[in-house]
Amino acid sequence: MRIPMKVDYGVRALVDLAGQPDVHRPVRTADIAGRQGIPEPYLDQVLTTLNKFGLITSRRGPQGGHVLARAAADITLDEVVATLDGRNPPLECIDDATECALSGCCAQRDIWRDVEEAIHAVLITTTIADLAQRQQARTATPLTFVS
Amino acid sequence: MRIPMKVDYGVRALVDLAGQPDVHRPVRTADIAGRQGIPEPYLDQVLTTLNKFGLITSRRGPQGGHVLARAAADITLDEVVATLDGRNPPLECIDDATECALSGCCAQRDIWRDVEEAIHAVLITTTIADLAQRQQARTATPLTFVS
DNA sequence: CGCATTGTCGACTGGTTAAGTGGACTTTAC
DNA sequence: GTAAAGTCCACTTAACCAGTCGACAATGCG
Repeated sequence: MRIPMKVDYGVRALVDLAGQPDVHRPVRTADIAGRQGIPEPYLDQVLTTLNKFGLITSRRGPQGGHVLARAAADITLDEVVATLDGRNPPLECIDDATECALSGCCAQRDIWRDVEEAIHAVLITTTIADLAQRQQARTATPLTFVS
Repeated sequence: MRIPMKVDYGVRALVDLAGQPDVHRPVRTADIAGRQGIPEPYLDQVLTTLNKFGLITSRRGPQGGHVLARAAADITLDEVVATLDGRNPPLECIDDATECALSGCCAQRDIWRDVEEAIHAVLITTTIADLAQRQQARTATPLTFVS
């Protein structure tokens, strides 16, 4: 029932990329890590897998870095989770009905599946662009209303 | 994004108790473990915490065992999850806003909270009695339609 | 009272996740 | 062509989870 750090970091990084003024200029790992407060070597690994699965494209060498491979509006959170969390069902028996068969096709399998679908529903309707937009709206008007 | 085994085992055990013909007769750990296909020593720990938090009452000695402490219809899945999963939020920053404050109150916190609430909504509307009822309805008509 | 039965508690093991470290490889700039 | 800037990749460490085992405590029965 816990969201892996990988996923949180990956989403944060993608939102960071989407929020860049020039979307085509590569952003370095260290910059993202600094802005988002993520341990850099770990973010390194996360970005590598995001690159491997085609969510971002990375270039090495000077002026290298990472850019979004697609439009931010085309990247759903669900896809990010599936990429980084390795498409695990919340419980083995949900996809693999062999275990449950013994105890008479248990009733709670339905419930866990409901939970899974509820999560899915939230994640599939949210894109990186949505988050980036919210983020900007929030940082644009910081404390103006308070004082 | 995974449901801990503890939780699944705990729910299974509670449903098992709710499905007993005489609800007041204690059921031994070994019996539940055998019926539900749960490693007995581990189920032991789970039942101990369920007892400690008042979801079941346990009696030792001969003719000892476990019984539901309340009516099955009063025990929501949400409560079971909270008890066994130690009331962890899916991500630290959701309850603890100190971390996120630096990166400008990140937008994805809302999303993770939405996910949490979606899960909550499913779990709070389901009781052990619901599951036990489904279970009985399912085992009552086992393979009659097949042959 | 003594003993068998059964729950309770703590230490221990193996696997997975979150990180940190160091080095290889690639591209750009000079 | 060489050096520096950057990603990529393999190995190690610490913490946590799932599961096991053995000692202890309470209860009931003869």
